[in-house]
Amino acid sequence: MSIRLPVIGQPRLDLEAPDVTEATAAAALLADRTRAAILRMLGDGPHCVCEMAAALGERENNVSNHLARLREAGLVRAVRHETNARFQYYERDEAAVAAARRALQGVLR
Amino acid sequence: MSIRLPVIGQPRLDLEAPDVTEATAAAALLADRTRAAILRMLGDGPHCVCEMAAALGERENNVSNHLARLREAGLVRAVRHETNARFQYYERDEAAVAAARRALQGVLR
DNA sequence: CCGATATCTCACGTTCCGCTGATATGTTGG
DNA sequence: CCAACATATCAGCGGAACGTGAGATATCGG
Repeated sequence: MSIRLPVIGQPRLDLEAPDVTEATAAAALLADRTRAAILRMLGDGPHCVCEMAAALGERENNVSNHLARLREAGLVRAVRHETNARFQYYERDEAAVAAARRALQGVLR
Repeated sequence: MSIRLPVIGQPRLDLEAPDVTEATAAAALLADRTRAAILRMLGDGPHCVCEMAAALGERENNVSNHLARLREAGLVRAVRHETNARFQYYERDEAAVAAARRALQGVLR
């Protein structure tokens, strides 16, 4: 059960820092309860702001704020409802979500 | 290319909030550049604090601070070097890392 | 034993982030 | 047309997080 430690007495200096910019950007978006829940709920299909706000017990402007963050990151898109244009329905951009998932897996793999 | 929007004019009220506590906890740890790079570097094997600090261009007490966060979360373990006990070698807890990966995938899946 | 090394801990200051409240825009229904 | 609704935007506030500096502990080399 013991790990294999280097036998050298001196630390390695050839170790180079990995590029984790994409992963940290994705993680920062997922680090908030509201945004993470939004992304999870949108995984089952599109939802409007008031639906998700009610489910989360959050104010609608707050949810709208978080959706703006996700939209700027390219993870979600907004589409007006066809018959009732008051509702903004949000859907995930599955390609962007997959890229975020790969970036996170690149760190935890 | 158009999404399938609900035909109903009223939003669904039966939508329930998913549990994302594990995912947000994991994401909060990955949201920092230093911690994410540490987890990535430890994926290739154990390293001591000074190695990673040098690779990242960060101070050793700062790296030690982030390692303490990861240790409290159970993602890494500390082991003293056998022949040179000055060095604290850190290794990943692969079971905990896998759990964090699954929690994040549960949101982005 | 003593100085250098490696790591840890923590208080402090600055910065960042999320929530709130107010306001604005657009839409539907009556 | 007007009131209610759905959403968006933003300044401001309070709290959390990050890096720093100082100090402590422990170990190795000479």
